[in-house]
Amino acid sequence: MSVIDEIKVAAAKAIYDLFETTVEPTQILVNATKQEFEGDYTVVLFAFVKQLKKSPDELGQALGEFLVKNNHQLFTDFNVIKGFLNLSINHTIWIDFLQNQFNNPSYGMATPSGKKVMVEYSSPNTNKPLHLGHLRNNFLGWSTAEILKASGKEVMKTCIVNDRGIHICKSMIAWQLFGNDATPESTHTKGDHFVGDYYVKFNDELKKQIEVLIAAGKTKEIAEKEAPIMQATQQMLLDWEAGKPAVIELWKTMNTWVYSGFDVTYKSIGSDFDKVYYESNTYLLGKDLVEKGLAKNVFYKKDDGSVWIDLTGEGLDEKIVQRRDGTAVYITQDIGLAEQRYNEYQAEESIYVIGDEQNYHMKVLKLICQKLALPGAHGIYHLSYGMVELPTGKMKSREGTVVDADDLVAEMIAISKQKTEELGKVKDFTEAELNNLYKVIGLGALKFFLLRVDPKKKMIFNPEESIDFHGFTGPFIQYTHARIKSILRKAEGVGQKLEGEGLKVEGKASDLLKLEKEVIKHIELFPATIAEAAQEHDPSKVAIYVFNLSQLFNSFYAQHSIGNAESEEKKILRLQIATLSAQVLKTGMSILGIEVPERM
RNA sequence: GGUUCGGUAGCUCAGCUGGAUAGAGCAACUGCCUUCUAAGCAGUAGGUCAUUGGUUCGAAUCCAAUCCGAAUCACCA
Repeated sequence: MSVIDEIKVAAAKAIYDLFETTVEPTQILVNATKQEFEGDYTVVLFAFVKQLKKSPDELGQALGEFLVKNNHQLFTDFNVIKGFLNLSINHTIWIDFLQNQFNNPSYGMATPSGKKVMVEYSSPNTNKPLHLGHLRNNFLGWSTAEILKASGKEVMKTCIVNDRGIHICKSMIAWQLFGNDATPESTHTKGDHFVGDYYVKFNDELKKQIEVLIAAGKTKEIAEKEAPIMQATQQMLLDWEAGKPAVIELWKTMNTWVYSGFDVTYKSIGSDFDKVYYESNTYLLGKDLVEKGLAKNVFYKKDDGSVWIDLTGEGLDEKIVQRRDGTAVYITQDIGLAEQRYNEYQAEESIYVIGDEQNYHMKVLKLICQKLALPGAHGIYHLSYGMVELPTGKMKSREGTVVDADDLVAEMIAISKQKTEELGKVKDFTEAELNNLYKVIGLGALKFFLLRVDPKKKMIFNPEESIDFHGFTGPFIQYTHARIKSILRKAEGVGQKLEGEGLKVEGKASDLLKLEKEVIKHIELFPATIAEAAQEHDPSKVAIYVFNLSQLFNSFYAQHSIGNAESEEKKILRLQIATLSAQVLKTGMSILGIEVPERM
C-alpha cells in the first residue's frame, strides 16, 4: 500500500474514532504539501466540515493530534493552516521503503492479475510508407500495451493491415503501366517506398487524364469516373475479388515488397505484434451478423434491399451496414472482426489505437456491437489520438508535406550523432557502440517527444525546433541515468555493503536531508503512477513522471556529493537512492519504449 | 446546421473526480565546471487560465451562453 493510501486509511479511522462518523478512505483528499509549508502530505479538510459540524481549524487540530498520537510510526508532526492539515511523515517510513526496494529490479511492476487486454495499433496501408502520424500511433499503442503489462494485465498486441480495396489496386495498375518490371532490388529502393511511389504515379496520371477529359467538355465527376486508368483500376478490383490468378499473383508480389519494407521500419522503431490480421482475410466477416441483427430487429431493411441501423435515439444518425447489392461496408467488417477477435482471445478490454478522425466511427462500432449483444462489446475502447500537424498545417501527401517515418528516424539519429560528437564524452566507444548509442538517443528523443503530451490532443511537430535534447526530453532522462550509472561504477567497492546489512538507521532517521527525502518520496509514487497511466491509457503520465524524477535527482546530485558523502552512512544511503533512481528511470523509460544508456 | 474535442506565459505543454500565492520545458537574461558526466544546477523576467454569467466557504477545474479552431456526420476505407 502506498503512503498516500495509508494516510487515507489512517485519517478515515481517526474520523471514525473521534466523531463516530464513517468516511471512506477514497473520499479523503490527500495532496503533496506545497513547498512553502512544513510537512509531506496534506489532508484537505473542507469536505468534512459540514458533515462533522466543526470548523476546519478545530477539525484539523483534533485530527492531527489523534493521528500523531496513535500513528507515531507513520506521522511525526502536523500543522493546520486554513483548513489544510499538513502531516510530516516519519523518516523511517522512507528509509524502510528504500531498504526494501533499492535492490528490487522489478520495482513498480504490479503482480499479474490474469486479466486480458488486446491492443490494436498501427493499421498501415500497403500502398504508402509509414509517416509521422503512424509513429505517434505506434509509440502510443506499444507503450500503452507495456504500461498495461506493468500494471498486471496480460496483453496481446495486434495489427490490422489494410491490404485490399480500390486504393491498393491503384499502385498495382500504376506498376503495370509504368513499372517496366522494375523491382525494389533492381532500383535499390525500400519495398514500401517502391510501391508507394507507384501510388503517387497513379495519382499523377489520373490527374492528367482528368484534365484531358475536362478539356473535352466533361464535368469533373464524370471525368474522374471515366478516366481510363480509373476504369482499369475498377476492373482490377473486380478481378481481385473474383480471384483472377494474374491479379492475385501481382498483388502478392507487391505486398511482399511492402512487408519487407515495413519490417525494417517496425524493427528500427521497436514495434512488434503478437498477431497480425489482414483485411484481405477479414473483409467478408460480419455478413452473418447482418442476418442476426435483422432477426433481432437491431437492423432493418430498406425497400432497395440495403440494411441499416437507426442510431438517432443515441444522438447519432442512421448508418448503413450492408449495401443493396449485398456486400459489406467498412463498419460491418469491423463488427465481424471484433467478434472474431473476442472469440479467439476473450480479452475483457479491447483497445483500438486510432486517430480522432474516427471518433464517430468507433462510437458507432461500439454501439452496434452492444446492440447485437456481442460478448466483447462492452470492452471496446477507442484510444483516440490527435493528428500530428506541421507548423504549416496538416500533412498532405499531394503537396509532398508528409514527414516520412524512415527519413525522420534517420534524421534523429544523425542529430544525436552530431550532438554526441560535439560533446566528445564517449571517444573510447567502438564503432558499433557508437552507432547503437546514436540510435538509442535519437529514437529516445523522438519517442519521448511524441509520447509526452496527452494522446487526445493534436500536436504540432516542428522539425527544426521540436526536437531538442535539453529539458523535458528523452535525452535529458537518458543523461540523468547515464550519470547515475557512472557514479555507481565508481562506487563499486561499497556494493557489498549496499546489498549486505544495509543502512543502520538507529534513531538517526531524522537527519534525512530535504532533497534525499524528496527523491525517495517521488520514487515511492512510481507504482501509483503506472496504475494511473494504465487506467487512463495515457503514457504521457509516465513521461512526466520520469522527467520529474530526473529533475529531482539532478538537484539532489548538484547539491550533495554521493561518492564523497559526509559519512559512510550517508554514502550508503545516497548510493541506495541513486541505485533505485536509476532503476526507476530505466523501467519507466522502457515502458515508453526508450532505452537508457550506461554512458553517453 | 447536428455531434464531439480543444482554447492556460512569446512558443510547446502540465494542472481539470473543485482546494493554499496557476507549474514545467524551450526561447531571453544572471550566475555556477582545479571534487561523482555542464545533454546539468541555481536564479531573474514573462499570466485578465478565450469571453460573459451562474453554482459555493472556495472555480483554470463544474454548469449555461457566446467567440475562435479542429474532427466528423458517404451504398470510401
